[in-house]
Amino acid sequence: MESSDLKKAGLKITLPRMKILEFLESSKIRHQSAEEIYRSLLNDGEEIGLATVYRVLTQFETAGLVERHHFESGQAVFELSEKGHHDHIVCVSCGKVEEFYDELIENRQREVADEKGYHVTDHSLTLYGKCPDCRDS
Amino acid sequence: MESSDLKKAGLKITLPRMKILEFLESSKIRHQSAEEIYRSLLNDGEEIGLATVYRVLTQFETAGLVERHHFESGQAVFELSEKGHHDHIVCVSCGKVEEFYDELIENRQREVADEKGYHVTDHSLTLYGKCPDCRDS
DNA sequence: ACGTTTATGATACTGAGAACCACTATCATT
DNA sequence: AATGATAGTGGTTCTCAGTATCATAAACGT
Repeated sequence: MESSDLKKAGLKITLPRMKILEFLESSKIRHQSAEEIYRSLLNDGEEIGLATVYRVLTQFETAGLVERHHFESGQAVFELSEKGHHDHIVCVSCGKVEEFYDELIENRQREVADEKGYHVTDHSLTLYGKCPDCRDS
Repeated sequence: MESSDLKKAGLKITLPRMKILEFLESSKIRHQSAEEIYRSLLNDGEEIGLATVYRVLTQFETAGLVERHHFESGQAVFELSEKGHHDHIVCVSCGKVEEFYDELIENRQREVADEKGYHVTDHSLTLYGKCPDCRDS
């Protein structure tokens, strides 16, 4: 399952790449930083270098296996791009990340860019707010 | 003009703060990094420290005089918040930044968040693409 | 003008991420 | 299955944006 994903992406099958992919696929947390992924793998008893984690995640991103997001935390977080495109809503209290997709917003973005003569290659939309659980705090 | 802005923001009137505000108000480039602002002030013959530029920009941001944006370049850029809210479209080739405001998108964002039970405090929407001048390159 | 308080700026520090490089693993070929 | 060319690994160093420290200097109420 995993190894075929790697081959499709034109990447050689190596232990670190397998481990990282497996970890991302099995983790309940969808959005994690390179450091967090690294720590988790170490805790799982894997021998892996931080540099490798950064390198592999960048390769995965280039291959389209993974998406990198820059929320306001400063450090990038990565998520498996198994789902289609979506945007994010981040809780400013607890840091929870939810995903959403809105056809109307997507289309309007393209229109706005077209009006200005731009050819959009990418966009990032992130909403920040308090999630239901954090509304009182 | 400028000093009253500072007083309103609850900030003491100091030379560095004046210089930075004046620079931002007179610069034709609306979106600049702390380092760029620092360099420009040095070139203008001002004596100012990089630490002060960072410090003052953060104070300005807190006071609402300035907005900080994290585009994909890695370093933050600052802009005077004289205009109302708006989003950005960034050229991936030349780095040019344009602004836009779309009522439809704004409203829809609020609706999407409401549906999920979030109270939105902020959002960031940035489109990336090629501007008309860079379409061929 | 004076003295307290706050700001400045040179420098050291931090933390995320990339670069380097000697060593190791992968895999096509034999 | 052994080989060797190629690509990957991981420890470490480096870079770069931004922050903390602290001795000095400027701001402003009295």
